[in-house]
Amino acid sequence: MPTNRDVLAMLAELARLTTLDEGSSQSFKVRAYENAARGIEGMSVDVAGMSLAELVSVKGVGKSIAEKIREFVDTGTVAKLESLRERYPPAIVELSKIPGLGPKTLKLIRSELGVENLEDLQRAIADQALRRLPGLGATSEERIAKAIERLGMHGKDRRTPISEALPLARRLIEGLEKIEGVTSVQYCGSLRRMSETIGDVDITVAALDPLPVMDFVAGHAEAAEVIAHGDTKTSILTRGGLQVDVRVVAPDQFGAAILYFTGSKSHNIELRQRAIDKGWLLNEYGLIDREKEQIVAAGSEDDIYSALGLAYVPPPLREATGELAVAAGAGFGDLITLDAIRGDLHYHTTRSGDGRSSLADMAAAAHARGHEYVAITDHGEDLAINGSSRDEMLEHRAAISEMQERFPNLRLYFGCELNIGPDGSLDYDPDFRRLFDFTVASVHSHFDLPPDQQTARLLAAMADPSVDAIGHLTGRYIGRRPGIEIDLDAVLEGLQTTGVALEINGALERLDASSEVLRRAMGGDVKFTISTDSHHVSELSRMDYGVAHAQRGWVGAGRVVNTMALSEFEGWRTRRRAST
DNA sequence: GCCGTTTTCGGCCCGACTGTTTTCAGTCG
Repeated sequence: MPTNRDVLAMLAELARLTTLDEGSSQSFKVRAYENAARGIEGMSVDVAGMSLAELVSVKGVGKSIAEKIREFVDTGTVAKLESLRERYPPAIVELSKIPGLGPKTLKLIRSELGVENLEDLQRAIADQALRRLPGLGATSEERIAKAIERLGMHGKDRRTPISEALPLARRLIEGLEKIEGVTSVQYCGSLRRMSETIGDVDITVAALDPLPVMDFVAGHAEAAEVIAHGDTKTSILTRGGLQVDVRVVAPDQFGAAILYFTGSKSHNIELRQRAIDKGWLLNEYGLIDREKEQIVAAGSEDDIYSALGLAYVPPPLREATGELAVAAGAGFGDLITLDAIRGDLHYHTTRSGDGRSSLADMAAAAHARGHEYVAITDHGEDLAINGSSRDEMLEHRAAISEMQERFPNLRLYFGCELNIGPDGSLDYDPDFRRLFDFTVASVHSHFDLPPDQQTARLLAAMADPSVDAIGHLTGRYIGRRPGIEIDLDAVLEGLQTTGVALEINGALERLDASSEVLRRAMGGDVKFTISTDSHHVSELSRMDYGVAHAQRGWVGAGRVVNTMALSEFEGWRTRRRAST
């Protein structure tokens, strides 16, 4: 039976293909699919078990979508979706992901130039055919050419953003865990190491009988093609063109298997070398003493590291960049972990145009997660559409302090996500900005300014006494938009001297600042926040990703502001503001 | 395709930006 996640994936694909069909993401049909998904997103009951009448009562779900959901549950497919897939094959969907190439232009080049895939498009660009089409010109043609180049869409080195790969892996795992006889499931590879982009998805399953697992994978709705279907390994290609390998091992070898399949390759080589030094052999079946013909460790990764005289190495660190030396010595005692997090400092409500859960729901969600404090940082007035006027913000402040009474154990801060203008200017005026308990300032536009101007606008923003943190540093969307170019040294120095914290944004599309930047920043004395940038109650789990990503940047808990106890945090903020 | 009615049709968030134009179309958020 499909899970809610499966239904959401189906609706998302309907929305995506309908966008191409209707020529606009603002088509009312597309928005209806998205609204329906939104309605289902927050539900805790399984929609698969709901009747037509019950489905229609879900907000955003009408007769037509309810019928599609029933069709999906009963038959495993939706006729409407199938016909869309025929007209918009994966190669066309791929093209639609190129920035600057919207559905209208895609339709045009398809009908006028016969472009059906990336190769056709590149040929058309080489022939300068795009610039001859109505509404396009040389600039547009060059922009699209550059976008293709930046996406690295050439040939087989195509990588999938983690924001696509991880939800897919989780959907598969939900199903795998339900198979009888399966004791553990873990996604491995670069996905588990929290790489920004993923080549293929590796999933390791512990089960005594591999057969039902193999059959489940080969017959999965996500499988567009079965590449391999063996006794213990099955590989499929999804409709999105992503390869998924699922391997089954015996439960008592699970630790060795996930260690091996998680990699990285060079981390494994170093581990194996240590095993050899001790006269042992390390492979995917275990750590083995060959002479005595004994298994030293195999069941858990912890056991294997421990037998090798090493502290457990969290997966995001396994890149052979010095982690084994630390694991053999002092260990990773200060490394940030999820249980050290006490609050969330970038958090939206429906006060923001793009927020999808109410203040009450967002506060309840933070409380349920065990947070001690949360900064409600809805968008400032400068962000078109999504921002709030002064009056709206003042009303919001009153609403927050009223809400505070309902949550005695959760401190709610009146905050703001300020918008950094092209010249570093911020929303409202200095007096008004002082009203906020906590602010995060972020870049949302003008991504193409030269690096010195980008650096200058960031430095100007952090020099403002009302700014407490810089949000999603570069504004990148992994795999879609590269983000602004900056002079990193200058920015890190600015953060250090002003004491403004650098946000680690846990949204999988962002994971901004990058782990390279974080590691550089750890070299100095920069403070961090790890935030979810939640716009919906379902997004609080981004904290898990934010922390894992921070680990990849070797971020220490002592440097993360939202590990502080409430009073300590308030002291930090007061001192910081006084010093600017 | 959904919703809510002055209840079975008309409205649905819409402004900034860019590149193409001559008053606008397409993309993005």
